[in-house]
Amino acid sequence: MSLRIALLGLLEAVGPASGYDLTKKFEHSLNHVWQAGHTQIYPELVKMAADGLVEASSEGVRGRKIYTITSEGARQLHTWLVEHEPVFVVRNETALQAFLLPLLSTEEAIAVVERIKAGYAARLAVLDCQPADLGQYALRLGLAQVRTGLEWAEETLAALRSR
Amino acid sequence: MSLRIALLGLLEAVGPASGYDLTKKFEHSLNHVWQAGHTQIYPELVKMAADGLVEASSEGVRGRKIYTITSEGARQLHTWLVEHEPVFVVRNETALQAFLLPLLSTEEAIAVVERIKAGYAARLAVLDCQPADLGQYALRLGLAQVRTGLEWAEETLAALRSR
DNA sequence: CGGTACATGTAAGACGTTACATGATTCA
DNA sequence: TGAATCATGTAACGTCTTACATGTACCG
Repeated sequence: MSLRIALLGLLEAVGPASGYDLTKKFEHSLNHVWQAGHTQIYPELVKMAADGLVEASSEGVRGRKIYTITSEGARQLHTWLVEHEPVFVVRNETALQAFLLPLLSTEEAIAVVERIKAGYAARLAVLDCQPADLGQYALRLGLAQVRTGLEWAEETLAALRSR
Repeated sequence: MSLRIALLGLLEAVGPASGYDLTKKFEHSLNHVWQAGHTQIYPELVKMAADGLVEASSEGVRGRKIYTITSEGARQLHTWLVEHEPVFVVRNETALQAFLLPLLSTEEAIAVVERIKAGYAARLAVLDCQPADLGQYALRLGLAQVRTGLEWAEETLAALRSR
């Protein structure tokens, strides 16, 4: 469902696009929100066309297919955006590592948290030089979450070191 | 992989347990880190036993089966905890909603962010009365992330209202 | 004796990843 | 002409959800 919404949202926001274009959008502007590769996107667009949510133009240069959102697609997107209830399904490998830190020695735990900290820092660097055109609100949320992770790593290192 | 790690970690931390016990742990102490229901946990334990990571005792009362982590299981758990590289795969429906907020009218966007804010507040209430025995570090991280989400909602509401 | 919690499972389908496969265009 | 990028797809496999299915023990 969410993949559909993301694709509809991009088509609504940036206008008609190919599967290839949409894949690039996922890599660059949507990557801190949702992830999908072309092997998931191409078949989904075909199904969405079958369901009347998008329309495919005839093939252009290099077999390029341009998809356009339909009014039914726009309607379903709007309904989802306005009515979707927030669900908190968390599946976070880093948090799992953090959960199990007490099973490690202090030295091992410090090394692990150092690595996590470096990961958050790298992530922050990526988000910091991200254009804030569409998705400005989500980018702020993403930045805040990553900074929180970085702070957690610093506090946890301090706690482990004073043990 | 991560489901295995979570199960091995619980068995290592709390000692031998049944699939039912582990399912309850997922519901109560691991729910802000990883999620899995009994329909995923029972078959996974069978596979893990086949792979020599856990051992099942003969059946107890009410068909209860107690699993114990093996030394090979403990070894693989330790290796993962120490060597796992952080990956940032984000698939966050709330962030997707936030990403697409600009497609809504100000009134609609405010209503959506109010709902998200209430969701974060409810989540915070759940985490706040969570025992911090095992998983103390992850709980701190979870709490910090939820508070950050709540702050983001408040700032975003302020920005939308002054528009 | 009836409801709740205990306790385990299977199966279908949706969703996501990785590997494989193909061909066109552009630019150095 | 060779490499990079554009552009699309399939198939196998793994993970996760939902629905179905069954039976035991305890407590009021």
